[in-house]
Amino acid sequence: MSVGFENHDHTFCIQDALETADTYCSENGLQFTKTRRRVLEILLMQHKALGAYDILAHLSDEGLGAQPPVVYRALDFLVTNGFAHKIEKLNAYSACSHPGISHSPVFMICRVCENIVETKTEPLHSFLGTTAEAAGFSIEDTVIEVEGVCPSCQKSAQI
Amino acid sequence: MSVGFENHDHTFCIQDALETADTYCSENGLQFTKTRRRVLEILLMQHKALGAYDILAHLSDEGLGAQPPVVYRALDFLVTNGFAHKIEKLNAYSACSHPGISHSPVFMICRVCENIVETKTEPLHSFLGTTAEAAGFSIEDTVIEVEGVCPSCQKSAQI
DNA sequence: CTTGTAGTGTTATAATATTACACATATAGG
DNA sequence: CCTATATGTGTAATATTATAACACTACAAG
Ligand SMILES: [Zn+2]
Ligand SMILES: [Zn+2]
Ligand SMILES: [Zn+2]
Ligand SMILES: [Zn+2]
Repeated sequence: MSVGFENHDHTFCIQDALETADTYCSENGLQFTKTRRRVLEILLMQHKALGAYDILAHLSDEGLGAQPPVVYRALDFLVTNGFAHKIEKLNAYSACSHPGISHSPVFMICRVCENIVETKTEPLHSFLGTTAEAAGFSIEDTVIEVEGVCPSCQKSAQI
Repeated sequence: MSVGFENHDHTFCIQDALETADTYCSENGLQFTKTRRRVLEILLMQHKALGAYDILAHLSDEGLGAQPPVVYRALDFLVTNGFAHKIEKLNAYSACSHPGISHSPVFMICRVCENIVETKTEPLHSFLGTTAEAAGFSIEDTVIEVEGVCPSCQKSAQI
């Protein structure tokens, strides 16, 4: 499980995520169709966010559909079932790094290399929970995204 | 200073924000032009977020311009100078509740009445700071938005 | 088989945002 | 005051992101 920007064997990320999705779908009677799986694979290729139309370009190259609804439907499935997230700040989509675990994601987005690290929080147990409780507000969904510069890019900049 | 969804004399919010903007602009050699001021006034009318094209409709009615760049330029000015924020989750814009104070906003968005409460945090002193420090990530900008149901709408739902 | 549910293909369109360029206005220095 | 420069405006065109609508297909339950 990745907790930061350090290097890692990314093939594990991909394998884990696909297996988790396979298992989850078969256990819950969900159809993990060709297009849905392929979109997840495309997102899993790197820890970056991809725009819907970038993904669509891949699909189109592969003969899996060329119209926006194709990709938006697949993304909707993946996001709804927790296999991917929308990065609101970028209007882009990223594979989930903790699939199968109910969580509120926190994203650190490097504006230089565009890599994204997803960590997680329990909003109710953080300052958000305290603030919301004080205001009598019931939390249903959270968007927590931090933009900045990752360690590697900070080092590169010092040269 | 509003800290929650309770009722308040909203004319103070408007007056304060406009005065703060006036002062800040004259002190910093910024031109608080007619359109910029009017866009801020429109945003200040309620504690909700407005889409750029909703604002543009107001401006257009008032003869202040009918093309998208008119409103996007004004919004860019207001956001850059801290008088308004973009709500990423909604692709919409909201007047700042703490103008003149450097801060990282936290938004609570009621999905029923669409009211928004802006509170603030010091990201470096919260769990975000801890997480980022652990990852060696330097924070430049934060997006923290919480969607849910505000106290009034929770009460209404119980009837 | 029939019927309902979920998924797909396709066209069109909506909603959000930016580029580019000509023109106008403000401000600062001489 | 006059001019140079920076800043702001008007407008047309276009880019980017996302959804609506509807006909069709696949599949499973009864
Ligand atoms: Zn990885
Ligand atoms: Zn996740
Ligand atoms: Zn108010
Ligand atoms: Zn603010």
